[in-house]
Amino acid sequence: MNGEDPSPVVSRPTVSSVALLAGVSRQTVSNALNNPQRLQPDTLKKVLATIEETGYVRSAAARQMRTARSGVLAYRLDPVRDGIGGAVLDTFLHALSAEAERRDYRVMLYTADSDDAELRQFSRLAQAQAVDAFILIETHRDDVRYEWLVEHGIPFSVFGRPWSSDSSGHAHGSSPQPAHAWVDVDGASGTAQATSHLLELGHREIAFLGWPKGSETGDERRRGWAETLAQAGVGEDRRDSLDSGQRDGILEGADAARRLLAAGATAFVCASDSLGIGAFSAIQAEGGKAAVVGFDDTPTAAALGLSSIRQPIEKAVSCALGSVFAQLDGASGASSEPSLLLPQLIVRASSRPATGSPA
Amino acid sequence: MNGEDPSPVVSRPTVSSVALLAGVSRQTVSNALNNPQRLQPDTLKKVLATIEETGYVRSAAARQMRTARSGVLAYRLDPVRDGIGGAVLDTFLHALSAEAERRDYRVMLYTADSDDAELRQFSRLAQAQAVDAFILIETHRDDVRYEWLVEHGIPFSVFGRPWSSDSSGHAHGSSPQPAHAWVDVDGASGTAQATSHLLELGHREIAFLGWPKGSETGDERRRGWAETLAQAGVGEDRRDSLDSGQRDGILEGADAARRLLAAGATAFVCASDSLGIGAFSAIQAEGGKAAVVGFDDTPTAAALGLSSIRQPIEKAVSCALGSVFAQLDGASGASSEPSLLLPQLIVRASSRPATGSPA
DNA sequence: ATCGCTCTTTTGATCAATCAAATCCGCGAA
DNA sequence: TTCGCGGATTTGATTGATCAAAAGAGCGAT
Repeated sequence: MNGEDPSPVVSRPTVSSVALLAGVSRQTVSNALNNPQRLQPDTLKKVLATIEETGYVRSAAARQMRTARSGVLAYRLDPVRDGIGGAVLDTFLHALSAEAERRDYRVMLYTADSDDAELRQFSRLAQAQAVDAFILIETHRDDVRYEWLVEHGIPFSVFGRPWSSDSSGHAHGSSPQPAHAWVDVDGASGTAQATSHLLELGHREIAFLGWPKGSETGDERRRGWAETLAQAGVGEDRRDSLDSGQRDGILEGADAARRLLAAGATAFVCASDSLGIGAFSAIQAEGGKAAVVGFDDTPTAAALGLSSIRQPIEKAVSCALGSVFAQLDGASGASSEPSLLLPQLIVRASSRPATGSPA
Repeated sequence: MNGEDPSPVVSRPTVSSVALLAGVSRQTVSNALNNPQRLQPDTLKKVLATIEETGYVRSAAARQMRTARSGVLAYRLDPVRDGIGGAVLDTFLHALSAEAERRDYRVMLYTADSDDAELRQFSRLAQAQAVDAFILIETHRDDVRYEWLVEHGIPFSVFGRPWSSDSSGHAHGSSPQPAHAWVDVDGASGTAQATSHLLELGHREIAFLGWPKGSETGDERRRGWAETLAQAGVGEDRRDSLDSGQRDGILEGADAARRLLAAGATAFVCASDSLGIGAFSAIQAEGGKAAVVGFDDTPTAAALGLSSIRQPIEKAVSCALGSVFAQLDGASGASSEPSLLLPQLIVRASSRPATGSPA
């Protein structure tokens, strides 16, 4: 175990040192990695063998310097939020990192506590060519970030709709503001699926545990429920009495569920798994058999047997990256097709007849 | 708004272009940023002004190439775990990112689903000089990662104890295996603080809601509770009947709490906030006034008024980075003092006499 | 036998910064 | 007046990989 020779400061292998060993020129080594089809099979094999043997890995810096590509995407990491609610973003980040790796890219984090600070980060990171593109989330009204990035010609993609303050508003004289690239999940479709599912199970008194009105995401989820119920002939008055908007949280969900159960609700569509878990446990505690569907399909929901609506995070990530890479590869403009993905209802015990199923 | 001239492919400013503008040499520009004290105040001011004006930012790649430093730390991002439990790691990651930025460093993510895959990542990232050091978490018995990194001379620091399989075991003939750098939080101290606090409030029947035996972290937290109770004169039999070990989770915590309340418990020390929140809500539901202390001080606990034990994450991050930077700055060996940090009990409504406080 | 064509491989130059060593400059001492 | 000295500034060289263009090799057609 000690014969090789410990470590006489063996300098890292380089294209040149590998080339020397393989008896070819440096460019041939470079080609073996970047344009293998240019080499004769024999040569390629020989070079690759030498690379393997020396454990050579291209220097990120040198490569980056010549190609003006860092192979890095930037993502803003926000401070921790309420436990379960943040799980979706955790999932997103993990999927982003994994998918980026698959494409030989990496994700680098940055933080910022204000839009202004974030713009400064944009400029630092992009100017230093430390990152090639940004992945944005947590969109809000009048987001200044898109405009800045577009103006500076920095590729980016957004998870979340632009929620633009004005889609037809004061034309600025400038170009018709081409929509930037974004991906989002159609929350209304999710709650609509859940509501239909509960209707099919025979429920009529389907309540909605949502968040206080005013949040885009929350209101959209409420809309899916409301519209579906309306189509099923449930009037607005009835709906209003089945509509609860409280802070997100397990205990909040349990409280609201108890209240609505007393008011006659037999099923619940929820804006989050936190609320869903709360409702589910309240129902179980009372020995009732009302049905519940949560939102986001967190691991906890899966573990408890709570039906939930799964956002296609992997697909969202893949869309976002697709758009970013299209921008990087020069196909400017045409590539950025916004896409609204459909979530999927995962049915579990919490919304299945407890006793034998009706075939 | 349109007079300047749109963008005639203004190439990014470089040291040379800035130097030209400022009427100095490129090295002087470089010095202005890296060794300002070498320049005459006037020159410095002039150069900095030009830098400001041109918006010049050093190219990360070129810098990295010459200095053999990337200014990047690597951190493994794991798949999402159960909601609230993961909050500590979220906090850790955010703190890590923020603290790294403060020191002009960045955090880059990678993924790996096995130790083997992780070693491959180590070698890729380090060989390419894409990262300068690794920050490890989630230690486990017989972790092969430390050894690999030490052997390859790659700086790293660990959040979590080495939990070495043998601290006195078979000496390998090689050097006395100098402990690597690590930081961790003393979980036993946390539960001990909680238990003492509850004893002071007059409780005697203090139960422990922990995880199944076998996890290092969990067992350690149990130990703090058990030892403190033992010192207070609570016998082993009594303790055993107050010791509950179930899966982590809010509902699990509620169930266990109900069971132990029935058995006479008047207070709860918990291994996590999930368990704590569950217990707290079960107590409230029954109108009781048993006291509860959670663990990890998650935002949810704070919102609910649950007393909890806060891990000094910021300090842990700062220790870990301190160690890593010491390694990077050549001070090899002496720098890596392992440190065991003390958590802090945060007292909230859940463990305070409901009625008027005594003094 | 030579030219021209394609396919493979090699050489020269470059990316943007920093290190190392060489100049420059002013000033007091010989 | 000249030399020496120390601090400020500049020049030369280098880092590792890649692009662009040149050189070499093989082969059929003139």
